[in-house]
Amino acid sequence: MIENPKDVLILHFQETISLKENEISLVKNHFKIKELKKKEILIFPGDVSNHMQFIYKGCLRNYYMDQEAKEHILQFGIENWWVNDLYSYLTKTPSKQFVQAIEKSIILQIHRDSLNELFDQIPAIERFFRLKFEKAYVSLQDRTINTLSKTAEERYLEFRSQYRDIEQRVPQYMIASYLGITPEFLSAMRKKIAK
Amino acid sequence: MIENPKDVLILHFQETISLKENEISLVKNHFKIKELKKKEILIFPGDVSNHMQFIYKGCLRNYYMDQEAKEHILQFGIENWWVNDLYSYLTKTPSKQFVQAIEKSIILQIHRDSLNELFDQIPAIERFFRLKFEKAYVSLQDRTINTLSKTAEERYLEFRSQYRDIEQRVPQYMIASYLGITPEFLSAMRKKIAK
DNA sequence: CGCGACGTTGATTTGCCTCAACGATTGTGG
DNA sequence: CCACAATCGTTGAGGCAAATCAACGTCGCG
Repeated sequence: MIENPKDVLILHFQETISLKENEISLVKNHFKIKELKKKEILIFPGDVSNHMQFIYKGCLRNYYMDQEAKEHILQFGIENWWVNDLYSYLTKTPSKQFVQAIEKSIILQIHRDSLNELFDQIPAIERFFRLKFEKAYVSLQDRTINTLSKTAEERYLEFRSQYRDIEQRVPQYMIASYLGITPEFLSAMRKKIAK
Repeated sequence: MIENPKDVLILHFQETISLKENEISLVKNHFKIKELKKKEILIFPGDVSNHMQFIYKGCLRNYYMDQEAKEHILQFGIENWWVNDLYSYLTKTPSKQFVQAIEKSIILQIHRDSLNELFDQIPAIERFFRLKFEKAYVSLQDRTINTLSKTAEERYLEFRSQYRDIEQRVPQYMIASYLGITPEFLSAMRKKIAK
């Protein structure tokens, strides 16, 4: 039996909430499949994010470019994660960030209007997304605390133990960017850690 | 005419939403006034935050204490701000933070259950808090980006221009804590900036 | 008055950056 | 299928930003 993106999505929902048969087909009908080439950009600064997106296959990143044109990665996403500029999506204001595919990827998208319809029809879906939002908030808060109170080495070791799967598939300089350090320094750190 | 805390709260709501007469008295009835002594702690780590709180008078801080017992201030709050550990409040899980009065303060509190009742009765109130949550999210995101991409001096100057009122009433070492630097370094920076 | 809380100063150390150069892969067009 | 260009990681020298530590001055307050 061939694995279907929308079935994976349903399984993902069902890890948190339960859905009846008719609700499952309702959900499936609201999502559209979209393919992204490697390096393809899904959201540009200035765009308003109007979709929530679930990663079926691939790897994406959300990053911000500062005045000196330096990139700062805010989040990675891989299979079964949601990626977005949540702030732009929630407030319908132009994003200041990029969302880009690091690898060839397949995502499932749902438009805001369509999602709001789903919320009316299936309260559990609303609950699911409320929980996602809360999780996004706390992980952002954890990052802020970590960045303020820990050394780069501590942050790296933590990242590594928490996201080994991500570490293994994205270039090292992107991990450096996520940690807020230079690739050179990350390289030196790794050498030291390896003893 | 003497200024009444609850009238101030109503005016605060009405900067964003509009309320009818009967709604105003409904809102007023749901909030309780609470006084805090200087240095009094409102939320301890381990507590679940069950109230939203509006600052009528005074100044509070929300901080986190790391393994080395160093404090890291996440947010300040003064008149007309809301303070909380939002994550604990939203998820009903134990907080990892402190919320403490820096000065003698007067706050208006509403319990989660009471607020949910209000949401049912007055949709505009729900909208008001949704906007607050979004703003909390984006300001957290801005902080993360700033901490990763700017020097301490840039962050200090930004803080100063954005929150001059706060800078003037909290001890300098707390501003250093907020910025993620030592009091000594902040002192040296200030000397340099003053030329 | 005396003490604790706060800010300042200077010397020293450390964490991390910048820049420049150089392999090692990977990808791509001819 | 090769040749060449990108892309990526590493190394090392030198420099700056910020921490640490210790000492001291000042002020408000019980």
